[in-house]
Amino acid sequence: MQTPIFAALDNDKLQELSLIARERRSSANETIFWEGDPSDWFYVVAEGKVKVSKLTSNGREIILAFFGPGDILGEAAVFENKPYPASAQSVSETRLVGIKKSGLIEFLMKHPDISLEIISTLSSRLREAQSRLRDLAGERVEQRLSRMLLRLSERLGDTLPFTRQELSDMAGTTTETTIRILSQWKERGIIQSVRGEVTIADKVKLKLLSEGPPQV
Amino acid sequence: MQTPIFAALDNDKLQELSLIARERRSSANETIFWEGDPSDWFYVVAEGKVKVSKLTSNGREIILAFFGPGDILGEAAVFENKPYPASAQSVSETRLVGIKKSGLIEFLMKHPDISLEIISTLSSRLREAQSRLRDLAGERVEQRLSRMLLRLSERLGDTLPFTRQELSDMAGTTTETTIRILSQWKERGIIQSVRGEVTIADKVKLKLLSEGPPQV
DNA sequence: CGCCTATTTGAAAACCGTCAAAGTATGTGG
DNA sequence: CCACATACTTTGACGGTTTTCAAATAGGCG
Repeated sequence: MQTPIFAALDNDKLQELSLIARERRSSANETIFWEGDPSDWFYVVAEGKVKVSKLTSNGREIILAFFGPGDILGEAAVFENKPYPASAQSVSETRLVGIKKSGLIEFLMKHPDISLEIISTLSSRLREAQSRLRDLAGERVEQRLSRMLLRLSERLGDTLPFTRQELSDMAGTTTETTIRILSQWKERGIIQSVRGEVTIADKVKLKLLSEGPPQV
Repeated sequence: MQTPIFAALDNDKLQELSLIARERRSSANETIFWEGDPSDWFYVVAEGKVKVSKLTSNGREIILAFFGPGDILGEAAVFENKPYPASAQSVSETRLVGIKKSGLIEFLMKHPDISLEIISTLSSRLREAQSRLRDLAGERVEQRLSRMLLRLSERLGDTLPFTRQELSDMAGTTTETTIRILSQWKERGIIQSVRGEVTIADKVKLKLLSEGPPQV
């Protein structure tokens, strides 16, 4: 989801932004904010990788998204005067640009093109969330996993840097189930994998799987 | 989700909008657009009730949302140059205001306050979608159903005009399972129900259920 | 009254989560 | 450089929740 929201900014605008922005750094596995925290800041990822997640009632983690450079973070909270709806943690060494809520709104009133960029990003995320909703509500684990991998590969290429644990948390299943399915796929030559990494070897077969059980 | 996006409009703006807008009417159970249709129009619901849904690979319907007067429709498509990501059907007699994609963007460039309204609406929907994702990925059917009912009651009051079928499609389960759980709740005095309608009778107990299994 | 849709109940089976235990990379400190 | 700790991966067995299939009942509308 490389969405360089502020790519369109010329130097004047950057200058203007710098007045209301502040840099924040965080090392690997540090929490940027918790679900429920008051939400004064809106962030743009400058460098690194951030995981956004929620917890279930019995303590399992559900990963909503991974964000990288150019992605925005904390928008839902800032535009609604509500606490952050999810937690964010840096996965690797990360550099963020933080913008105060109030300043951001003023800035956007003056720069409608940036607003449109944000609308576009939010639309895209909403679309993705809805697609995942459909999957979680109606598909089997095997299909959910295959769709997940395919969706991830659109953005990240065929080699996906995630552990089974993370894949499970994204697909809404358990590590054991994920391992069982991936093992099967490895035998069938659909994927390859090393520790902490899965590589899609046969995208065609994976697509077939994602479309449902062998109807017939 | 009564979000009167265009409530802030004064007469001048309304006049301006009327140049790029067109009214569209549709009677009950008519399709407004299908998932995958090219998306030239953005809609605001003026009157009636609209159901937005997606189909699973084995033909089950997943209801993403019901929209009423003031709600916007088709935004994800219009701001992204992609086909509609879900289908929309009128549930009752409905009146819509349709706005052409191109015209809308121009309009928003001139009225940044409306853009902010839209951002706020999208944020709120994204928040809801993510919360549902969490539920679907990590909670039992009983908890999903109770959360669903509670969420719906925030917007619609304690009497919810939905069939078991629709509730199932929203909670991502089957009609039979929903019936079994609701029957249980009825016995326990948590809800009442008549054909096509469920009334929450004991919100406190329902909230307890939504928070997970009786820990301990 | 008759038809269509919504609701209900039962029984069997499938899918997947849970628990337990062991094997295997990776990195750290001695 | 080795030993150890840690995190990731793997496998097996069991059980529970939920789906599936089948059939019956009940409510509402023409």
